[in-house]
Amino acid sequence: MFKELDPILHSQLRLAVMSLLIGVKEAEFTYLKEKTNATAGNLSVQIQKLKEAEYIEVVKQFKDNYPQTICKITTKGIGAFETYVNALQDYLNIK
Amino acid sequence: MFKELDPILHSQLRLAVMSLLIGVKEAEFTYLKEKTNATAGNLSVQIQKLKEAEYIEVVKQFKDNYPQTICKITTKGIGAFETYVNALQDYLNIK
DNA sequence: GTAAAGTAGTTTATAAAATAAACCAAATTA
DNA sequence: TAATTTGGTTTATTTTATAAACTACTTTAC
Repeated sequence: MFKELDPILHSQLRLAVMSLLIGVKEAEFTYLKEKTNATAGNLSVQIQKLKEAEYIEVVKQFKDNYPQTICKITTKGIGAFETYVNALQDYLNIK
Repeated sequence: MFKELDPILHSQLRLAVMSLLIGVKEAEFTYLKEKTNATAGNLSVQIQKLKEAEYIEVVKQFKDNYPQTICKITTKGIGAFETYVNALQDYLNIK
């Protein structure tokens, strides 16, 4: 009846980040921060968790003298997201 | 863009309980435990939280000599569930 | 009738997660 | 050159989720 909900994705901020990345395929830390209204600290932690899970790739570089963190969803991440959305259907009574 | 996800509902077990209660309108503790595969302890705690939030009503009585806990969703609970489901759409990219 | 096992939970303790606050390093602006 | 801003990270605190232990019976088996 109720499938397990991937705990990595069942988090408001991480889910929002994944949702954004699915759309754009690549995004800056600052962009994600703005779109999600998260604090930088929280976002930093959650991005690391998504990276550890290999749901996203993170590249750190410099742009116009400032550090820049770029995030990109992985194939694994896309799959996990789809599985999560699917599992959720059971909970939402979307028949 | 991303609405707040009600933290009371954004929990796997509490969401499952609410999902079940929306369907049947009234259910025993043991039924919920069986359907959700939760441990009794976990379920007990989560039911109390739903009750404190006034998303469900809980009646304790005896049936065939044994204690029986009956849960019933409230109007407030139904509203909260619908709001939650709605908010989630943004995160799931269901266009 | 009493010991063992089962029912239906609750309470307490522990682990994991989310969040906020503090901090760091460098760049910019005044 | 001091203050402020950018773009973060790290650490500490609070909140959640979960598991383990416990309570209060009832039923079954001897």
